Amino acid sequence: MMAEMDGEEVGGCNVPRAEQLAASPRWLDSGEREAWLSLIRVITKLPPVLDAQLERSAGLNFFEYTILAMLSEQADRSLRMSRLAALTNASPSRLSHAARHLEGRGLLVREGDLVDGRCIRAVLTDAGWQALLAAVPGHVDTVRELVIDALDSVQLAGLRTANEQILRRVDPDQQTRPPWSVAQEATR
Amino acid sequence: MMAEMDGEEVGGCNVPRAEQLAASPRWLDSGEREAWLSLIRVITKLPPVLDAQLERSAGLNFFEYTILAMLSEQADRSLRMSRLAALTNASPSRLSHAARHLEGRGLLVREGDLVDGRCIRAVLTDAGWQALLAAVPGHVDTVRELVIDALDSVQLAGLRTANEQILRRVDPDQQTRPPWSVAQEATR
DNA sequence: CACATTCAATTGAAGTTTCAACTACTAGGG
DNA sequence: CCCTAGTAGTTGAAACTTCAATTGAATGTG
Repeated sequence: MMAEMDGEEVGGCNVPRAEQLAASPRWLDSGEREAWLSLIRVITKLPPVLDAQLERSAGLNFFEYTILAMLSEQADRSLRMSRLAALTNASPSRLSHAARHLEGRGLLVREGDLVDGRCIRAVLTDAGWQALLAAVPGHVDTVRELVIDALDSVQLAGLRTANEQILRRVDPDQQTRPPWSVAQEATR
Repeated sequence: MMAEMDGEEVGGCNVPRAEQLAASPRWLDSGEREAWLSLIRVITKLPPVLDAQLERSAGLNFFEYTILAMLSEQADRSLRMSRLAALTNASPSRLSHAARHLEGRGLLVREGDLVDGRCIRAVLTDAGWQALLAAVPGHVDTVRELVIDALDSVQLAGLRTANEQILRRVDPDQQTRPPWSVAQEATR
């Protein structure tokens, strides 16, 4: 982007502080630009496809699916809302709205936590379990087809490494990723 | 768009057929899962950070910024709406709403195309140019800091390769790239 | 030339996400 | 105890995106 824009114009127009003049006007070279654009394109194009497949086949969007999947991995099929929000990369508010919706459909219930009165536990219902089971195969197929099987093992490892490096900058706090939450899949 | 759901209906999940049982229940091994989760995490966490930086420093979200940036790259600072939608990875509807908003702020204008009466050209105004110039340095800094500088050249190349492979599956049609897909459209 | 078809773009409504304000509970002193 | 600060979660409104329907123009066919 903005290939023909040169430093003087850019710096002069806004707030030409010394440090900016030194560092900011660096745009991206063509390789960097292609890498950046490919990332942006994946970010904008992949989620709608995942959503569409899940919506068609199971009446869930990707976020709702993820909520059910995270709950299903727990031994007691339940999680505190705040923990569930972290696991699904969602804001408390976003999760709260989605949980209300899912509860209305009978796929989960929310109940007070006995240990800490501030907390609320989301619990997967049998209907929620069944809905998830129905959704998993098609979703997994889609993920494999669009991502996993599109890459050889070296490329896949490279993707993971790069994304983890990016996340270290984007989301420095949540480096403490719940290792125990990455439990095995309980789909049967 | 993609070839999931091999059988007739998606209800195939509820009514497991032999072929599905053979292929679908394959979940992801731990390496695949980590790669997949890292991608999901980048997809959900990076855009809000880009939006927040642009919003704070320039009153634009990333999509609006991209619209202005794409227009700025054209010699006449203008593009047809449909082409602009393709370049920004947006639906016609989404672009139309955003363009109305940007036009209201005086950052672009829309005018009828003389060649094809169905088309409308979005044209960057001087104010839009200035707004973009003001936004670029901070945005570039952010992109570098979060992505480009987080990776060495090998990792960056790996990210690009992997994302391009994924896009080949997610978005098989739009293999054509911005500057040259004009020909594809014109020949129709 | 009329006709159906396709294409470009917009619109309003419905659905989703974000934002800021708010309730309820816990914990840590004094 | 009470007071303060901090945490968990919800809520309604605003902002944004999607969806389906619509308009108007170009194209192709008989």
